[in-house]
Amino acid sequence: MRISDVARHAGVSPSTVSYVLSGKRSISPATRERVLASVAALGYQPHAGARALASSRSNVIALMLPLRQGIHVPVLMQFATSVVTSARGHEHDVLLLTQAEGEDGLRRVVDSSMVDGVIVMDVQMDDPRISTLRSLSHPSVLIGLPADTTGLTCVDLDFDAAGQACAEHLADLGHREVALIGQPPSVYERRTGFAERTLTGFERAARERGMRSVVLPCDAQPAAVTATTNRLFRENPNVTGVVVHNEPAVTPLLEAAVAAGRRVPTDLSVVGIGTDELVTDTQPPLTMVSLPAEELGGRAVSLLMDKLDDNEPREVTLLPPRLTVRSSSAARPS
Amino acid sequence: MRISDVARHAGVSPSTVSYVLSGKRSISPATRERVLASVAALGYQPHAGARALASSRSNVIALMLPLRQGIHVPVLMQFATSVVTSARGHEHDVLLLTQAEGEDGLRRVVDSSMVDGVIVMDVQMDDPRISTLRSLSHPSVLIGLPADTTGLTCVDLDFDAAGQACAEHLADLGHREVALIGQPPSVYERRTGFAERTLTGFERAARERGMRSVVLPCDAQPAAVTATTNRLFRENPNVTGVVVHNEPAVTPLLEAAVAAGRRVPTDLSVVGIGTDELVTDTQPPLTMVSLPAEELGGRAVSLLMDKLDDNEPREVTLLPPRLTVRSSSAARPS
DNA sequence: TCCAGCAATCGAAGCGATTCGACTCCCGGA
DNA sequence: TCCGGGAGTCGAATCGCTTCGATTGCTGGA
Repeated sequence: MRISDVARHAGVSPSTVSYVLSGKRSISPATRERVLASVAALGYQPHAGARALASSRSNVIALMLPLRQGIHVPVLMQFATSVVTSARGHEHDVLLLTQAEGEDGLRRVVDSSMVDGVIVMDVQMDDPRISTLRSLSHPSVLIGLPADTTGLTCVDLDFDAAGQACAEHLADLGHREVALIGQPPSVYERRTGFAERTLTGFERAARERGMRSVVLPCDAQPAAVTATTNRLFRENPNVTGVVVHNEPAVTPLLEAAVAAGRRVPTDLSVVGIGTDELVTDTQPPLTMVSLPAEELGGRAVSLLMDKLDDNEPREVTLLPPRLTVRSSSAARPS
Repeated sequence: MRISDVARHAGVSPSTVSYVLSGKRSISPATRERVLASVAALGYQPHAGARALASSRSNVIALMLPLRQGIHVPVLMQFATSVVTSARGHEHDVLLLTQAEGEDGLRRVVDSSMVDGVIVMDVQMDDPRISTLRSLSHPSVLIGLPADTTGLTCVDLDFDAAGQACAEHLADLGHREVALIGQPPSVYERRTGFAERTLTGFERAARERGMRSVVLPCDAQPAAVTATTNRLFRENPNVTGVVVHNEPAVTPLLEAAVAAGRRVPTDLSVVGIGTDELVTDTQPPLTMVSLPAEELGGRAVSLLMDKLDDNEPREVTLLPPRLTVRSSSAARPS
């Protein structure tokens, strides 16, 4: 089943079929209809390889997914499916790369013209892949924000502002001592952007609003969360507001608070940062900054498509955080 | 950077370079070395599209991932990464398709020769994609087991035997009334193979061993698990053994049991079915049948590669369940 | 000595699309 | 009437690789 079969069936030349399909030259309505009918009748699908060879466009993009510990998997999947769905909306498919493939993997798929561009996730402040991305012959978009964005295209939630918004919300409610329950220690150690920026924004806002603040990294296992929570209560008994930047920690933390005799929000205010799904799993419903994974994935794809169309978008796109007040935060107990 | 550049650099013809790279004809060691040195020196990567066009092999496989509710996402990711890693071990890349693409998506990527084969997950007993898979011009492998496997290649854990093993373990411990806490109701409603087969094996073994059994589907939210657990204790107070085939339910269930005054394993034995990671999140360590997601993904890829090499493997590969006894199960309280 | 047969290499013909001129009409203005 | 120019279509070149003979040069057995 080739393009020449379609052409014969429609009584035109192969190039005409090609132009009908690509719309790159004007075709008379009558011919267009006839060709499209033949395409449908024969169930013609252009050969992807031949197309890629002739047009030097594969209509595939690569998505490099992190597989490391400390990454909350459901959020990852939200990103991935959003990227795939958006890409399909732009006539592109998605090739899956793992972080383990690293820089060589990026270079391989790009240099072999297997993909038209690359989306990379889980960016560290000083990510080793960045110099590779800069030297690639095809465009790329980062979901996340490294320290130096020169010559890159990045999209992310403004985690600094998110940390700040959470702290200010607690300050507005009159809290004086607040804590950030963060990501697992390893995430900070490898200087992952979103974790570090949340922390920065949180601490800065706390300082500016005259609150004492403490930060506790926290592993994802319920037992670890319980231990961290109890330690917080023990070592910082006057903390009345907690920001949780760690999705799986929210529920165990709320339970540990109750177990420790602290009622939420009466005795303790809890503010989360994460996907909206969190809310449905939580009692009481969580005051939180939502992480718009779906929108971020879509934006990343759009930006990449812009670059494929030779539009050079701005280097950094930061989505402003939206904090939704629900029932887990309240005024400081007097 | 083309193959002819490499050829010139090495002082041979393009076809010789091709044969060096593919190993399909014998090449003298001296020439091979020289060519490989040129490839390395120039950083040559063959053009994927040209290669696919000429060889009618894309060296890409498609993986169709389910995105439905009721699927435990971390397990999904284990499958996905295992498939990607294994595929790379066979010189293949992985194109990501979502369930939403459905049969049209499968046909599109296959008919356009974008992929050499397909791996499909989350198979239902009577899956609409199956007839499409049978009619495809390229091979496919299912992770999961539909009702009719004629002409297909399937690999899965033997969930029937797993359900049976769990029931028998409880029977061996002297339990008389047992329960299965299962997947969300929607999973059974759409007749997903692994859920249904576990249930069948569990009930059959319970019957054969003279135990009374009850089955409760269960949603994944902690609150729903707690409610289900409490209902179980209320309506079936004599149940002393529980099989949990629902990963996120395990921890809330254990907590609910404690809250209801039942000590595990003294008063209540709990047996799980799921990935080994469960164990690390659990107190006490869980007696369980492990779901070898990694091995299943690897097997699926191997089977697909066999089919690409024109070896027709057996239709059904079921991995035997391995039940590991830990501290969550014990003899029935007397 | 001759030739069969193998190892090593080359040249050229595809693979199935895209795309760039070139060509043919046909229309409207001079 | 003639000509310029746009719309619509076609033919042929091209993309970069694989692969199928064909060729060459040896080696070893008859």
